[in-house]
Amino acid sequence: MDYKETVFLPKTEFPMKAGLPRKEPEILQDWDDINIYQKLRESRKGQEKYILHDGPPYANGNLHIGTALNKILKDIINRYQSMLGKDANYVPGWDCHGLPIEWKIEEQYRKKGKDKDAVPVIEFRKECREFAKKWMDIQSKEFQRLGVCGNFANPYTTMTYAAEASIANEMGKFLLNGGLYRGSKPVMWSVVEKTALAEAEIEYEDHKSTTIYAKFNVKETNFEEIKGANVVIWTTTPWTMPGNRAVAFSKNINYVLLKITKTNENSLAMINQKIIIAKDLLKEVTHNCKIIEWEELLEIKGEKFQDVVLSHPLSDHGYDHNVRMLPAEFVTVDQGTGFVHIAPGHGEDDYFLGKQYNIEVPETLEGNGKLLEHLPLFGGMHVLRDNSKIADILSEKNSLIGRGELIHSYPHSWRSKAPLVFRNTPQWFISMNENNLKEIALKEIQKTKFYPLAGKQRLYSMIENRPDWCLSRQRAWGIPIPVFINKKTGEPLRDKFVIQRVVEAFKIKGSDAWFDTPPEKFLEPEYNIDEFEQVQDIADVWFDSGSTHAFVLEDRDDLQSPANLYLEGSDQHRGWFHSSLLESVGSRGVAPFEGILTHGFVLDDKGRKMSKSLGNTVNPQDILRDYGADILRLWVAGSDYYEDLRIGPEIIKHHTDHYRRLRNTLRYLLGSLNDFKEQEKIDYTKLPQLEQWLLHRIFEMNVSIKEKILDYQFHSIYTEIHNFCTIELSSFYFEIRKDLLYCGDSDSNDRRGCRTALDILFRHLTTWLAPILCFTSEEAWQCYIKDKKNSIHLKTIPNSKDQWKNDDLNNKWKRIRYIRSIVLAKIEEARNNSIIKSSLQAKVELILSKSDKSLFANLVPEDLFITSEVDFITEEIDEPKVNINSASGNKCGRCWKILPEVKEDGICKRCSDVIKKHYS
RNA sequence: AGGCGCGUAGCUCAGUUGGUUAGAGCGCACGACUGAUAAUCGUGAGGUCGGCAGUUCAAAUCUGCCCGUGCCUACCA
Repeated sequence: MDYKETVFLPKTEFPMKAGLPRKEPEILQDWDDINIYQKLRESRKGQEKYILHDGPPYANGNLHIGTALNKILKDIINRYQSMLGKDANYVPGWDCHGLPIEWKIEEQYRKKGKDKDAVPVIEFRKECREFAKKWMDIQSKEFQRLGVCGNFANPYTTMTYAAEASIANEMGKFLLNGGLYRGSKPVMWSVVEKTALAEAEIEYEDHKSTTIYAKFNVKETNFEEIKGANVVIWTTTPWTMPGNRAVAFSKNINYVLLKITKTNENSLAMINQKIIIAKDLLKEVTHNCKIIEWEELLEIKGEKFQDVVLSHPLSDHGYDHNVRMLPAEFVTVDQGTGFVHIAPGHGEDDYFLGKQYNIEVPETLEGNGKLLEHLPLFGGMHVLRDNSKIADILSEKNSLIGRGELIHSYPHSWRSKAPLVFRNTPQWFISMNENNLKEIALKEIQKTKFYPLAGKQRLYSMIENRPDWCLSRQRAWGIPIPVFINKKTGEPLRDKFVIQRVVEAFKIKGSDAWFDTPPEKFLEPEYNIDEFEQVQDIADVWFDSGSTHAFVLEDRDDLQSPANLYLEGSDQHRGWFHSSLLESVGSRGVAPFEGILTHGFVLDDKGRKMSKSLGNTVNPQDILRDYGADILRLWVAGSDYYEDLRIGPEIIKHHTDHYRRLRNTLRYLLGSLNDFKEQEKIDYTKLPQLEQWLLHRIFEMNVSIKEKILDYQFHSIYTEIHNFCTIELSSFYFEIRKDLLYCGDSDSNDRRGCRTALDILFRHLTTWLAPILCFTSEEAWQCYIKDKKNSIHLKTIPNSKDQWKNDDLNNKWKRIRYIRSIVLAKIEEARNNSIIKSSLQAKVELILSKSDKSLFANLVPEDLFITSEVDFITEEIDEPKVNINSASGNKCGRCWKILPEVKEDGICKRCSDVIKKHYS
C-alpha cells in the first residue's frame, strides 16, 4: 500500500510562486468591483477618525522612487490605523500651480516658435491648468497601482475654483489682520524681458564690466586721525552708485591710512589725498590706481569704523545723504579694497544688511533697465550700456581714484542671454512679528509630536531665524494676491466686503477672474477704481499648499482639523510643514497638525544620491514590472525611513527573500488548514500545551505590534513578524506539528487543537501583514474565506484573549527550546559522524536535572526533538548532556518513525488506527 | 561656506541610564530531507561598531577634531 495517499499533506490553491506583477492588477480590480474605499468608510462610520493629511505632490511628471516611498508609507500608516478600527480617511491631493509647469508650457512654446508674451495670460493659464490635470491623472493611476487606498475619485487639488477661492480668502485674512504688508526686496531681474527670474532660469557667463574705485569722505567720527580721509570702495556695477546708502567693513580686517605722495600722470588719484584701504590689498589697489609712492600714516583695526559716517562721492551733486559704515561678515580681502559699497536695492547682502540697520531701500531703476529720471546726473541712463559713461561722470566730479575693466562670471538670462541685475521691486510680505506670528508658531511647534524628534529642532530653528515671508511672485500660473492699493496713500485696501466679492468671483470662474473681470466690479459701490491700483503679483505656491488645512481639512465634511499627522520627506521642514504652520498660525493661531513624521531620501545601494549622470537611479515602474508593489512596500516597511534609505538590486533581492518566507508561512498555514471547519475548533482549556504557548506568543505579538503602530515603528514590526515566522513558526512550531498534521487522527483532540490554533494564527498574521503586504494578504485571505466582498482590509486586528497570556508557560518553553537546541546540535554531530542519517533515526539520551526533566511532564519529547525515542536520565547538573544512538525497531511506512512495535514493511499502531478509521 | 542629520557583519536592522566575549534575521558555505520541494530543516564562518585623540577602572555608547555622506540655505516642489 502506498501510505502517502493516507497522509494529510498540506493542500492549498495559494501558489508558492507569487506572480505579483500579474496578480496585483487582478486584486485591484476586485477591490474596485466592490468599491472598497466606500465600503471601508461605511464600516468605520462613527469610529474615531484618524486623519493623515496628504502633502500634495507636484503634478508635473511620473512617479519616482521618492514619491513611491512617501505614498506607500502613508498608505501603511492609514491601513494600520484602520486595522485598529479607526476611520482613517485618506484624501490624496495635488499641488498644481507654480513655476515648473510654466516652464514646461514655455518650453512647448519655444519649440513651436511661439512668444510667451504674445499669448494672453488667460490662455497661458489655461494651458498650465490642462498640463497639471494631465499629470494628476497619470500620477493618480500610478499611486493606486502601488496599492494606495484613498479617495481617488474625489481628491483635492490647489487649482479647483473652490480651492483658489479659499486660498484667496486666506490671503484676505492676512490682509485684514495686518499680517500682509507691502515691502520691497531686490530680485534677479532681466531688463530685456522686464521680469524677475528664478535661480534656475539663470546661467553664468563671462561679462566685461567697468570697475571703479570710488572714494567716500569721512564726515563724522570721534576718531580724529581719519577726519578728512577717504574710505575707498571698489565695484563692478557703477550704475548702483546712485543707490548707495552705506559702506560695509569687517571687524576682522586690518586697514591702513595712506597719504598719496606720487602718482602716475594719468592716475585719477591725487597727491596729498588720504585714503583708507585694507592692508592686505594695499599692493593691488595702489597698482590698479596707479599710485607710485605713499606714506603709511596709521594702521587701523576694523572695529574702529563702527560709528563713522561718510559722505556720498557725489554729495555736492544731489546725493547729500549720510552714508553709514556698517560691520558685515561677508566683507573679505579676496578682491577690492576691504570696504563694500552697499546699495540695498541692488544686492542680497546689501538688502539684508540695510534691513538690519534700518537703512532705507531706494528705488533707482525702472523695469526696462533705465535709471529713474529724477536721479541727478544719471537719470535715464541704462544699466547695461552706460556704465562707462557713469564712470566718466563720477570721474569728472572727482569721485574716483581709479577705474578699469574686469571680465568675470556674471548671471545672464537663459532666455535672452542678456546680463541680469539685482533690482529692488515692491513685494508683498507676511510679517513674522505682526500678531506674534513667530512667537505663536514656535509655541505650536513645542506642542507638536515629531517623528523622529530631531525634526522639532530643525523646524524650530528655521522658524526662529527666518525673515518675513515674501508672498509675491512676478509670475502667471498661480493665485493672484487679491489686493488693491490706494494710489494716494500707497496703503492696501483692507475691506472684507471687497475680499468677499473677489472670493465669490473666484468660486465661479476660478482665479482667472482676477484677470478678466473689470476691477470696478470688486470695488464698487464703496470705492472708485480710479483711486486704486490692482496688484498683479501672484502668490508663492507655498501659500497654496500651506492653506490645504483650510480648503481640505476644514472645508470637507469627511475630514477634520487639526490633522493627526503630516508626513513628508525631510526637505519639507523648509517647505510644506513650514508654510502650513505659518499660514494656520497666522490665520487661526494654531498649528494644523498634531504630529509631524519625516522620512529620509532614497539613495542608491552605496548611499549616494541618485542621478541620471551616475546612472544609479531606480525606477519604481521597473520594480512593479519585475517584482510587484508588495516588494516595494516590503522595502519601505523594512527600512528605517527616519533616516535616508537605500535601494539597489541586492537590497531588492534581500526583500524578495524575506517576502518568500512570509508568503510560504501563509501558504503552509493555508495548506494545513485545508477544509478547516468551525465545528473542529476546541476550547482554549483543552488545547495542548504547545498550542497554549503559541497563543501566548500571538498575544504578545499583538500587544507589541499595536504599540508599534502608534509609534510608526513599522520596520520593527516587520522584523518582529519575520523573526516570528522564521524562528518560532517554521523551524519550531510547524516543524514539530508536521507529524501531527500529516499523520495524526483528524478527530483527535491534539490535531483539532493544533488546527484551532492555526486558524487563530492565520487570522492574526494576515491582519498584521495586510497594511504592508496589502495584495498578498488579500490573496491569502481570499484563499481561506472565499468571499470577495469580505476583504481583509475591512477587518481589524483581532483582540487576543487575556486568557492566552501565560508568562510562566512562556518561560517554561524558553527553557525547553534551549534544551531542544542542545539536542539538535548533538543530532547534527551524530549525523556528521555517520551514527545516524536522519533525525528520526535517532535515539536521544538526555541527561538533565530533576527540574529540567519536570518541564517535559505530559509532553512528548520525541515530537519536540523530531526523533523516534527519548530516554531521560536525571543527574545533579546544570547544563543538560546528550548522547545520540540509533533508535531500535523498524521504520513505520506511514509516519517514518522508527519504533520497536513496527514490523518489517509495516506501520505503527497510531497510523494503523488512523487508516482503519478514515480509509476503510 | 553655514544650519540639521547619518556612518554597527555582504544586506536589512537591534544594541536601555557607559558594564561580561557587540546581537538577530537574511544572504553565504557545508550538510540533511525529498511528505511546505524554485520549499523546508540543521551546523558554521563573517565585525579594529567610519578614523584619530581624549574623559573613565570601563566607550559602539560621553567630549573634541578629521573623513565620508544626505537634506536645507531657490520666483523648484
